[in-house]
Amino acid sequence: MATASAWKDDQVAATKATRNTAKGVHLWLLLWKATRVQEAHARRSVEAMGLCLTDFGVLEALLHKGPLPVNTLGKKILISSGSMTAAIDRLEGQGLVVRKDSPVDRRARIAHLTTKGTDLIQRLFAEHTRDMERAFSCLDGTEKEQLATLLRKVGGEVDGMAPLSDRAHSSKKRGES
Amino acid sequence: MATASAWKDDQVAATKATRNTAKGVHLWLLLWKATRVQEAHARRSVEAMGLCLTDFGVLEALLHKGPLPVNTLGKKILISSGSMTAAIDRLEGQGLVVRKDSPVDRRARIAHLTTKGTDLIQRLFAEHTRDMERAFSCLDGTEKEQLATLLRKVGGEVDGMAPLSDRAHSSKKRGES
DNA sequence: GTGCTGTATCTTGATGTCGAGATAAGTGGC
DNA sequence: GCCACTTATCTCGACATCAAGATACAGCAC
Repeated sequence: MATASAWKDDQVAATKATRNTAKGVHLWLLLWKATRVQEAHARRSVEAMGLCLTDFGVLEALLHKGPLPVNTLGKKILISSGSMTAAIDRLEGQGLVVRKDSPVDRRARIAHLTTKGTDLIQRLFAEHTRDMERAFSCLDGTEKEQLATLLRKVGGEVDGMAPLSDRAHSSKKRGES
Repeated sequence: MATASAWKDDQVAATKATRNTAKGVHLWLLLWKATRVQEAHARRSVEAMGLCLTDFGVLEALLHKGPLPVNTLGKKILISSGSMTAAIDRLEGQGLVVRKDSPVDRRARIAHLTTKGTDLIQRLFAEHTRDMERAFSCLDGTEKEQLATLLRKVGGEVDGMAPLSDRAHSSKKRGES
């Protein structure tokens, strides 16, 4: 069956009672599993080049947005500052990025793609694009559109979101919830 | 501005050209970020009880499906056998589950919830249900339905899927119970 | 029974991430 | 200039995951 079996019983129960109590968790489960499945895919192609998924995310962000401070990068791909340092260390060690001092903020280090890094991520990204195209080929155009819209809602204001940690003093100021 | 900014340029380009080349990667990014956001939520409530997300998954599966062999459990929640051993070790150490020998297969160890474990997961699950309900409250009933359907497609035959590793010799042969 | 192949679990080593704390530098008030 | 507060990055310890190999048992053929 196509259903996530862990929930079969609940699903049946929910259907019968037309309750939506279990809907949220159910969606979460589906979201998680779908991601795991695709993640395994993505990881395979990326690890063959000696990168992890995070590294790929970093390179990709640099490719499409240009040089960025380490911290900004971390917020984009939703990982903590500690992990960012490690990630940039890895990439710098492989000669794919370099850290340069910011001209306007002496605390900040700006990550730049090297030529080698640009080459790699461009190839990898093209390949990844094809892979993902295949991965989502089970959906037609309309469905993809729908899914994108729904995920955007669920993901919330992703772009402005703080990473997993370092959110103790998120600039929420005061007016919230 | 709700868009995942890393892709803004591609998105614009894709819209203009009505190409679907970038659609797949875009969806993958959205999927990943939405999951990360929700995962951070889920993790918080679970870690407060001294569990990680995997442990929660194990307990939940046991709660809703009854005692299961370690291996079966691993396939349900999509983690490797090595991680499963570690997970069960953790849970057993906390007195939440116990391993018992299988009456039909002397290789297998069956994980059972203890009373303490049952109590904990029931409370935790109820709480988690509420959290997830809130997390997905931005969607109405129809949208949830749509999302569930789409995710099921993307996740593929999740239920029958092998975990990330240990997939080298998946016995696809023929006789699948 | 013997041998062969596949399965279930555990062991070990490498790696990536988080979280908290440390250091350095920007910001604004006095 | 001096002060407190915030921000950017890094350091370090704890921990979860994976991958590959080891061990024990199952199931079948001969």
